[in-house]
Amino acid sequence: MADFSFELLKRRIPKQHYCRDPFKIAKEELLGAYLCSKIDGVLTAGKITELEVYIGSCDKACHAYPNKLTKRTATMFRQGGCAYVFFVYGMYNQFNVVVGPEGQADAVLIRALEPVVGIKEMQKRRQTEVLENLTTGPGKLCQALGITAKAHDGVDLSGNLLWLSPNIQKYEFNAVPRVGIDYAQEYKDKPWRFYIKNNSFISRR
DNA sequence: CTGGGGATCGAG
DNA sequence: TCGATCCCCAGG
Repeated sequence: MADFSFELLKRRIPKQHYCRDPFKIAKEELLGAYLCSKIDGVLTAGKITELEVYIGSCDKACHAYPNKLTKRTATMFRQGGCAYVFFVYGMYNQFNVVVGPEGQADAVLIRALEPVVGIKEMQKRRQTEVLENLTTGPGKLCQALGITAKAHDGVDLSGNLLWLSPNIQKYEFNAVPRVGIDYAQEYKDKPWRFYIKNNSFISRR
């Protein structure tokens, strides 16, 4: 946070960076990067503190396993650098960053942010004042930034509607099992959830 | 802990 | 066509 500046949010993570190894992208590029939205002229942004990696070819927790192309999963097969947003549980949206080359259905689910810009607007959208409750969950952060499957699935993340600005330092992180995937058999305990150490903006307490 | 809420997709 | 299930959250 100390290094944050509004100038930074004008930058974009370069497109070619999204085609590297999904785990490298998640840990080195996406942790600490800034997720930004500008909706009806209102800028909101948060620093990514927690995320999970999903691999379409082998990972039983992934919507696209085993490389299953459906209407819903189609965006995951696109070239890295666009958003995969889906609607769940009748009322929530979840935001993922599509990674890897075209044809490879890998994605990084963003699970928590540290609110940075547009906090007033986030409080209004979330109907709460409490900072720690604005963006500490995949459904919450979509609500806070105004992200919906309808409006944002497939959106290019180097554009001006919904985008990612690069991190400006490396963060130490923990690696633990992912949330809510009890059905994924041998993949349910893989430590593919990563979160920044010593940051209080983390999902699930 | 409980239950809401709607899309998804595979079974029949 | 139907319905169990789903990468969740607010409230009690």
